Amino acid sequence: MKEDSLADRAYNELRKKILSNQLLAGSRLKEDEWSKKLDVNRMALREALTRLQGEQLLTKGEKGGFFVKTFSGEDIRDIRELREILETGAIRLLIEKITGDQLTELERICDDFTSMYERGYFNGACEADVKFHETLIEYTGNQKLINAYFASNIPLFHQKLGLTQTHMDDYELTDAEHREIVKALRMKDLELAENTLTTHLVRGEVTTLDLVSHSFL
Amino acid sequence: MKEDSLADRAYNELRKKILSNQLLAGSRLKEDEWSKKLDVNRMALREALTRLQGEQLLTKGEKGGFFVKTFSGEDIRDIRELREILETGAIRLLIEKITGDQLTELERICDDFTSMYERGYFNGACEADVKFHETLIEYTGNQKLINAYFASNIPLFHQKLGLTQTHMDDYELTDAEHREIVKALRMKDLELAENTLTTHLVRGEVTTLDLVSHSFL
DNA sequence: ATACAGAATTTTGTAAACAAAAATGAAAGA
DNA sequence: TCTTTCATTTTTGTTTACAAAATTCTGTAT
Repeated sequence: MKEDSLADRAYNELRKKILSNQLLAGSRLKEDEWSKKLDVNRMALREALTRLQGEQLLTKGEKGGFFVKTFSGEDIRDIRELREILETGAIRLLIEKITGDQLTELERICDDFTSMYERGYFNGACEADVKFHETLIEYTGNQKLINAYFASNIPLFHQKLGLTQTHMDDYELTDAEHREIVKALRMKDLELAENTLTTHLVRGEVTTLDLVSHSFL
Repeated sequence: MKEDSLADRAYNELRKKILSNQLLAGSRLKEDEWSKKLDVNRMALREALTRLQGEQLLTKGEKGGFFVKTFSGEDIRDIRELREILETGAIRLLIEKITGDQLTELERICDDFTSMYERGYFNGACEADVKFHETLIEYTGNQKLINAYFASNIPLFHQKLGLTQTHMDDYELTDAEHREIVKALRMKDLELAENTLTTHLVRGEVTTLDLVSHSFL
């Protein structure tokens, strides 16, 4: 493992905390307080905060200071729309150039998903779900697209919310849809692949919004 | 005008320099040197560099230090693909919900483009070109999409290269295609709008790659 | 002339200190 | 009791200083 600078350490730890919802949305991150908590000097923390601001995870108050961004229902809709745009875009790129090996690998991820949710490892299944979508993006080989996808925090947002999903039928539908997408890619059926992905994501948004409206608002 | 912090000033100035190609790609940005050039202290500059690294405009060397990222031919192709994905995605969102006022505004931008290139204001026309595409994205109202578009540096990259385009027929084609897209949106003809945009962007990439292969490689 | 060792310099990473702005709270007056 | 004002404390923005790492330079031996 390569050793990071203090600023990198602070960045990674804070990022993890934000995305796993351990920090109250809207709360202020005081430099002195957090530099002590994370055991780095204030300048290193400042660099970390600046980076996180660039990634839209923090905002700067009018009169200075860094604040944790809040996620609204509108954000969830926006993220779903962006996901749909980026992932269907990925599918259009992939439909011609995806290789047999890559299709096999996607199927392997589907199998992982199946076996984990069957054995009750729901967090693991959720990870496999995230991985499926990330892998689609990565197989395009388009680094700018990959950046855009990860910079939008789609994967981690997905994961964060996934932890609260408990319905079995949801998992089974997810599984079936993933496999349908792979099958469509294998048959080079663009329309089927796009449509399946779209309904897959829309369904995800509905259950997510449902959860949000019950727990947060 | 609101006053920025020193770090913000340094960030904006450096960003502008990078995107207008005033900095040699691959060159190292020494903290002391640039803090003096931009007349800010080294810590403020450091924050600026960190932010630019987050935006993928700079990279960190193995043994420390910040370097200007290089743009390869592959990057240009990747950016064009991402543009196509984001902008056709925007059109799919817009086709239903775009308002009459917004369509009129898009036509006004087309008119600006026409009148400027007819009078020989090519930089102005180029700005109008950028604005047309940015406006399409903004009218979706999807803040995440807008972020992704601007974070990918598509607009400025476009502008940077646009300055070298001099062919009259290119401008006329661009103009015609912009107007065709607006017309298709007005008629809610999704397929026509998407296809026109796609050919529009592909044509742009061809001339860009042509320019790059002649001047940079 | 070239390659190498080690010194000298530069450059970055980290820490501490200072100043200015903002938030807090307490005392005085209505 | 409530409000206003002013002093105190906190917090951030900026500057400086120092130490560690990397780079460059130089002199020497082959």
